Amino acid sequence: MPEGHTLHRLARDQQRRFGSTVVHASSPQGRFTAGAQVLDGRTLLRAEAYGKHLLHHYSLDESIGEAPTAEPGGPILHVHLGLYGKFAAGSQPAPEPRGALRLRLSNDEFWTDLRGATACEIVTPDQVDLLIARLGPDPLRRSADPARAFARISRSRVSIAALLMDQAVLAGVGNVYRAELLFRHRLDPMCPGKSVAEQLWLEMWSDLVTLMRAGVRSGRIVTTRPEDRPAGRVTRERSHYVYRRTGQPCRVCGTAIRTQLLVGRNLFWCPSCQAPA
DNA sequence: TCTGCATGAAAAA
DNA sequence: TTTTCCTGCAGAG
Repeated sequence: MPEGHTLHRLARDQQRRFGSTVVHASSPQGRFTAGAQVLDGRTLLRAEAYGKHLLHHYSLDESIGEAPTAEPGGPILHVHLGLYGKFAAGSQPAPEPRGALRLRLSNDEFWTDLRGATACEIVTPDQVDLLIARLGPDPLRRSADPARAFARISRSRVSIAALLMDQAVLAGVGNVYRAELLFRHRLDPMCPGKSVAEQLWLEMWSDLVTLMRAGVRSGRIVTTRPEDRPAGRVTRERSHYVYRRTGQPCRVCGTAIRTQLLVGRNLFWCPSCQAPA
């Protein structure tokens, strides 16, 4: 599920497998041929994630006359998975390319395939700056400032449920973390941002940092506390309080979980635990 | 095996 | 507001 934790996990894995190595790039599908040609033969200097965006910083290629500058100004690959995008990965030898394979990256040891992404493009450092400037703080980045998000939230009449999904307010949170975070703090999804107290917001942020870091480690979103879920294996269903549990009893109070379309996305909540103030 | 739904965001209309 | 990207999963049968 590509919420922020997925992208940070991918960045970490790709850094491990391809960082500081010369990378071969191709676009068997043909939709990214020109971009792949730009990257082919360069060294991956750094892979990082910002919210749901993945960035690869590549080396300058002096063999074609690119001169080192004060800035580390090699080409940058920008990927946004969107709803369907997916990376597959493995050790060499790589499988025969099949289907709509937008981008394949490989080195002597590993390969990784990108399909279905919303964005897969070469960008400049200036474009990266613009991208980051339009994103709110990302709980998975150390330098992130929760006050920057609160400045937006505390001024807004928009519902907290909508604000949490707005990448300009907060980067990396998607529909699952949104629903689960609201439940964990017993917050009415429809309450306006300006009614959220600063102390509560800071607690929510801190919780998000913990939950999302665990998500990076495990590769999945688990928000239920052990005491609130049935014993045994933590299946996907058991890992959430409200997400995709419409009509089922709340794990805390037993009330039927409700769902409603909000800004084009399904919102899940417990009308009792998260009753309006 | 088939069908519907799903994590997101940008472009098109 | 609708369409696009076009994958993978779960549940039904």
